[in-house]
Amino acid sequence: MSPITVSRALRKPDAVSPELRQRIDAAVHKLAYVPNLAASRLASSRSHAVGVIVPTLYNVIFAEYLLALHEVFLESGYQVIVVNSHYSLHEEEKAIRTLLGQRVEAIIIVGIDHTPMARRLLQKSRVPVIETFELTDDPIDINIGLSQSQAGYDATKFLINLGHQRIGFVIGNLDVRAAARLSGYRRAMAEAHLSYTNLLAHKAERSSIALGSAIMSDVAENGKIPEALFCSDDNLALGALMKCRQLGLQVPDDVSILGFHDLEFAAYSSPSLSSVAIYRHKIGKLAAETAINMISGNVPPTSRQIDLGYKIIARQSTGKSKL
Amino acid sequence: MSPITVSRALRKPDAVSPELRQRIDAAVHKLAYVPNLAASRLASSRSHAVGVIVPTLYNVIFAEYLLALHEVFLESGYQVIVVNSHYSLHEEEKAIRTLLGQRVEAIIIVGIDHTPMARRLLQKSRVPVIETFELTDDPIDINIGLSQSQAGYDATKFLINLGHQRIGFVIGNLDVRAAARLSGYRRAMAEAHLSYTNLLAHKAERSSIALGSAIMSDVAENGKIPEALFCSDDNLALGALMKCRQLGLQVPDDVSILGFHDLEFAAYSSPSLSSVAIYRHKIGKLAAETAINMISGNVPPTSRQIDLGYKIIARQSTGKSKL
DNA sequence: AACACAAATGATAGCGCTGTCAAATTTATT
DNA sequence: AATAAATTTGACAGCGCTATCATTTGTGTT
Repeated sequence: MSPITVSRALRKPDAVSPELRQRIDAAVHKLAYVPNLAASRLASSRSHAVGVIVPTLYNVIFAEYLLALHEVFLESGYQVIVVNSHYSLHEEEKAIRTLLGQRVEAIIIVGIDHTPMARRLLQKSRVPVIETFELTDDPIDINIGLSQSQAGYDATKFLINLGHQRIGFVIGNLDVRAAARLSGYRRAMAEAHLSYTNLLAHKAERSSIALGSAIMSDVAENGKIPEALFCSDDNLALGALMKCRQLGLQVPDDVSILGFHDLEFAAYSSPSLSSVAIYRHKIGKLAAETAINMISGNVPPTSRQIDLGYKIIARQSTGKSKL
Repeated sequence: MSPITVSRALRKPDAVSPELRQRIDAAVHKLAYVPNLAASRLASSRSHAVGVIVPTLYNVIFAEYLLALHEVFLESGYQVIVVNSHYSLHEEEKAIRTLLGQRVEAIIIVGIDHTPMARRLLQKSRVPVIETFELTDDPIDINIGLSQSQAGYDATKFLINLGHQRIGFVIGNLDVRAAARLSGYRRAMAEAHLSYTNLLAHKAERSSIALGSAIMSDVAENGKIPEALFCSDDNLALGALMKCRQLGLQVPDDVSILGFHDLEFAAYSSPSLSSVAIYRHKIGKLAAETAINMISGNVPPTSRQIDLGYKIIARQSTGKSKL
């Protein structure tokens, strides 16, 4: 039989007679033959692949986001190529080149900040681009996320409304989204005429439970403990929580602790951790669905910006001010 | 100028005169040109890519392992394609097909269990295969890891040597490596003539801090609390630890808790968590280096099996039996 | 000035598939 | 049985690069 028939049998088995298909399957199995995807992609000018850029694989929120993306894309027959930018715009640009080089059919990217060249590459490439986890008024194509700054603002207001005045902010390495939450915190504090000088606890390392614990140590050493701590994510919050116990500080009586992201363990920690839930699974799902729609040439969503919001979840680690 | 000169300028800039190179760079920049990798791979029959298969992206140990792999491979100019098998041998086989289809130049895979077809595909493909995180006497090519069963055995002996007799084992979903640790636990208990019936606390869900907490709840409800708990990983251990506090149980006085993997937070939890360290970064680094060596056609390592061992780290969460 | 030699550039063919359309075969219709 | 229609198979060209080898240009030597 001819090579083209084999090609057909492998791609659309229905178009080939059962007898031939069987013989081909047997041969493929016997030879452990695996088609060369590069040739297929070149000939068909379809990669059946999409690219996803995340800043890190350490953070569970991106693991859950990736899971949602995988679910939708694999279902529709796309391969998902994940590239890690290590929170660096320069690496992100490299990742974009790699993905475009593979002629991915869509790019899903965390964040809205890119190098000017990265933006140009994406725009010139004509592949659908979905920017996620933040909001921007000037998306490349489509933007699905939430206002990190507004979330930071509302979370801080939540603590202020509990009667707290000395509210600290705990933050690890320079993540733009955490920085946006910090700016929301500053805005809320300023509006309430509360000072936040000397209330920023910062250590430029990758955020983790261990780092939260270490930062809490510093906070305790450096004098008066704030009444409340807004941690830029749940790992820091849990670390701080555990260090508090170790230091003999009661949560929330001595200090209220608020996290961010509402990771799975927040509800199960002791005391349970108040946090801000974001809809990372929904972001991933919607991003993938939107991308597939755009690849298929359907009209893009009516709005180029989709705000999925967030929700403050009050649990045991935050309480009314005792002052 | 001719296309071939452009191709050369992009691949080996030194072989082209500075003047031409500059003109080419300018044009590439202006057009936002990105070479088609599929064509390049097809023509050169080199993919400059390696494939990595991990069972999950949720677990930090694989994040750290991936980091090590990336460090070495990117340094040497390889693209790393990561595929997630979701702890399923069937998905692993699919992942192998995908990677071989891309003509990756090496495959690094977590685990030693594969479907018969997966094994055949790997063997027939002639690409170097590194199986990691476990030990086997019959590797496909090279095997770099540790004996999970022996680690489980030694960890259990460690608890026995502290004087404990009722030692429970906490385990989440069916991960073959956790199961191997369980078998080591069983062997150690049997050897010490200790019964372990009703001492297995199991819940078939993805291991997490939340799950550890939930399992500890069950343990507490179901009657007598064991003197010691060997948790099949640190997330379960931390969850159990937090639940103990919530239940008013003192660690380690009322119950000793031992984790596995020595995640970053183990040293910082309160009380700090005893655990078994494994050298995941080293495994990744060595796997990548070995793969690069084999791609280059150098002789493979003298031994096909490399045992990197493990180390029991005693911290505050385990103590001598009070009985 | 003639030559050898090195460095820079170009022409050609082909990597392994698939899109397109044509040919052969089977099935249905009169 | 003859024709039309549907189904199945095949021939051909080309996707966008690069390996190989040939050619041109530049440099140094006698």
